[in-house]
Amino acid sequence: MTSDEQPVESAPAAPSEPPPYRFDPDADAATILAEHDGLEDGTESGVTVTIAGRLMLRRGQGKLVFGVLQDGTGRIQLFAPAKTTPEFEAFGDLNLGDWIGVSGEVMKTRRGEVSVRVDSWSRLAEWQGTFPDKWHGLADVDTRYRQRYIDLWVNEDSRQRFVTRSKMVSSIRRFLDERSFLEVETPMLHPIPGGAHARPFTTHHNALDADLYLRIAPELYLKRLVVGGLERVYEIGRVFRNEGLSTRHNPEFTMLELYWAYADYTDCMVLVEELVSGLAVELTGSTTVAFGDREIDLAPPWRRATMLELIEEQTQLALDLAMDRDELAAIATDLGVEVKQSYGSGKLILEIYEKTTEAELWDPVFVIDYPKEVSPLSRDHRDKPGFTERFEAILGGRELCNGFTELIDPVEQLARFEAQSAEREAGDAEAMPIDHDYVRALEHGLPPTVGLGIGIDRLAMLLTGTTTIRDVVLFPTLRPETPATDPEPA
RNA sequence: GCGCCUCUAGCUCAAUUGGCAGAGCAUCGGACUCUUAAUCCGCAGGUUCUGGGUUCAAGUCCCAGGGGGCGUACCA
Repeated sequence: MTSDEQPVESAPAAPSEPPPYRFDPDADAATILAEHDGLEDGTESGVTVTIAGRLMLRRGQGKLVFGVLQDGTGRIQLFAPAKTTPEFEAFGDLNLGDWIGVSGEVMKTRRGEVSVRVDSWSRLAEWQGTFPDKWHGLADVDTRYRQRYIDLWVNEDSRQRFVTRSKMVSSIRRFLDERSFLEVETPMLHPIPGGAHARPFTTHHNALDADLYLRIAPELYLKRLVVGGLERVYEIGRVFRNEGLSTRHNPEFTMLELYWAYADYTDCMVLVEELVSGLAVELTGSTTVAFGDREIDLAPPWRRATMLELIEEQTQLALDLAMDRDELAAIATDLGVEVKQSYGSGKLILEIYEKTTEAELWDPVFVIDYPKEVSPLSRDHRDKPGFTERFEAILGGRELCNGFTELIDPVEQLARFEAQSAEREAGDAEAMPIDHDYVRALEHGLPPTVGLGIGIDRLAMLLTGTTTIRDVVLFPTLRPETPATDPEPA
């Protein structure tokens, strides 16, 4: 790296004092620009401000230096004449990227740009090495992800995406809090991984001498809390799945799960519509969001359609659970699905749906009524045998959320777990193991409840028009730069 | 895991058919009191990802490895 080649003595000599221990900005770039827009060209405002940020550009002009300072709100020009700027030489020697604090009078240059005259200044931190191209910025994606702190300064749209994501999360909390949902925290270390169909990361607790798993979903703990009388709960937190990476998958990602007693999946779909369209209006000003090279209209109500209806629309194939299993398997094979012996009719229908239909669904649609075979935690459909009251919202061909009226019968739940366990024995590493403790909780009574899981990262992608998850995760999972060395346990 | 693409100065990118490795910005030195990606003059900056091979000659072609991207598989 360049830091090796930059001996300390080459750094600007002054200001000679070490950086201050604290600094008190009383203004920011955006506010100053807004408040002094009406100032006449070439005049001073009489207002003195103190600001801090990084020096992003510098234009030397002999006995006058212009700088551009960027803070969290934007950029503002610094005006530094040799006559009045303390340690003028040193100011001109600052590295691009250095953090500086500046106090001075707000003024407007003769050319009409609101600026802060540098009446006093100090360097708060140094940027060692050279700064990325001031015009082209930083394009190398590896560097952008590994050294996100550079990306955030140099690529304004990147910074803006993360600000939007953060606002989105706090807005979700407000939305749920207003509806009397209680935010809780449940374990991330699970003795039995459950609540989703995924491979877990495994770890070990030394004192307990027990293997534990990083959670793949908080679902089963949150429903235990509903059993405990917390009638509306939610958790926003990281979950971990030991699976491949892609533009839509990061091994650790953020999930919102909520559980709502006395409500069913029709209630929950309304909640999702309100939440997502409301966020769009709040964060983008419109219910229409750009995604890829197309737009998605998020205005409710969203279409509801059963999985079978959607398959038929897409393929003209009228499928049904009652069909002969081998016939379904033949259709699936024709469509290019890799059919396994263990697949029943329900699993085959899901596979056919995912192969042919899901990616084609652009406008928001709630896909409802999933086969029981692939929904081990969902309650049987009240009218349609073999199906469950489950929905997923699909937007832009991607799954945004998954929810269902919860299975509350402990006997049935145990039977579903046992079926999962059989699949596990048959080689499906993602099938759920039996969680007897969860069954025990159900034996104490889970009231009629609906549950929902929303991928926060994917929601952020949707609302920022981003097509890769790595652009909405601050530090996406990457291959380690140096071979990992096992830390010695103490 | 598989397939395709890619890797050149700190950053962004060139380099014709295999024929002397270049530019802009940044850095460094100099000029300049109203610039806006300031401008002008100058200096310096390279294991062309790594290792092998073909060739009179390799950034360019071939093989192996590494990093990255995309697609695919996996991810109900």
